[in-house]
Amino acid sequence: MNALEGPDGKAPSLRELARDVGVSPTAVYRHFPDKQALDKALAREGLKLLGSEQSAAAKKAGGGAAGFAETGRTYVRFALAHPALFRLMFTQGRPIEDSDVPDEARALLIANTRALAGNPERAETLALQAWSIAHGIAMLMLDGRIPADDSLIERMLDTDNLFPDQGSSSEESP
Amino acid sequence: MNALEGPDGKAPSLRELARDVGVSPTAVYRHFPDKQALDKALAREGLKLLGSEQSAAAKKAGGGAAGFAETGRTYVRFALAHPALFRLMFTQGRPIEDSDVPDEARALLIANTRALAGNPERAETLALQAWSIAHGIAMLMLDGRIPADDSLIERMLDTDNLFPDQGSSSEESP
DNA sequence: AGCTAAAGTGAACAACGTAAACATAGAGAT
DNA sequence: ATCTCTATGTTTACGTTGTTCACTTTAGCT
Repeated sequence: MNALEGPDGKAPSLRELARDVGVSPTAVYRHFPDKQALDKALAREGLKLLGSEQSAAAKKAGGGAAGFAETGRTYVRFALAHPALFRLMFTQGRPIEDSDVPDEARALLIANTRALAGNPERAETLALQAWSIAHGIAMLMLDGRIPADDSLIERMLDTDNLFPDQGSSSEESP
Repeated sequence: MNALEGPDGKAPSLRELARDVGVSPTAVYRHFPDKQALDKALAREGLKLLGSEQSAAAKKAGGGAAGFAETGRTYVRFALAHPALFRLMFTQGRPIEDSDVPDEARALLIANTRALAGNPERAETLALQAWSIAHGIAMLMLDGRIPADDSLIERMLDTDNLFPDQGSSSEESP
């Protein structure tokens, strides 16, 4: 994991990863057919970690719209905390097959948007929009286009602000 | 430009670019200090092109909220049309300095959000949110996480849907 | 023509992903 | 205890990449 940490956000080389583990570069090929497969495996770990962090955050925020907003903020914070890993998770040549991904994150997203939007088609659009905003913020911050400021994350991912018609803070106190 | 086109979305190597121009790899170093500088120059070209396409699209749509929505769709379509170039434009090690960028796109974005939101602070947040959505959609589609479907772009970047409080379609027929 | 500055060249280096041939260690069966 | 098979490792080597260095070529000016 060493080569994947650090704030540099640079993609780790196969040889560097092998060095970290204390093994020759070609030994990797006993376990993975090629570098892309290695990356895929690492990406899967990352997705699992992100998913668990997100559901923990949602739970802590008490679920509902507030919890939904927290999953978004957690997404962005995760990207900033693990730049290289985050890039690896999404910048793969071809997407990870659905079956490969224990996608806690996606399930959470769908459940949340179903709850927020009445109409199921609207819910799907809402899900993709929510994902896109979080992903866009994450990417723009990683690439230095937008200040990687925690308060900015807060402000941009404010559900009351973003989806004012979907009724959010009102459901906590019925 | 040859190595930057094509649907593969792969980053072009310095040597490949040199080959395309019909020159030895080291000749490049007479014009750019290193590969990053070359990339930066190409990125600048890309940003200029994107900006002009966006303002053309906004004009054709008749300006206003409809024009704003079009700039977003144009952003995403540009990314899909020039995957490698688009990645180059944003995935640079360090961001392009503001002074370097003749940022027609950014100016357009700010003007548009100023017009949509009354409050200037709200306008800035709105601008960043709009950019993030468009960028997120573009990235997720480029990475195959979301179907690169034109009608989906349309649906996700529908301002009436996205920012219902900011009053959009009503200003066309006063 | 001759000088100078700009632009291009080829050879070489370290690092990368990967392939091929060979080595070793441990488990199970005899 | 030995033999054998399989899993895992190593060394060496190839082609590609970004980059440096020492040269050569080209173009423009006087």
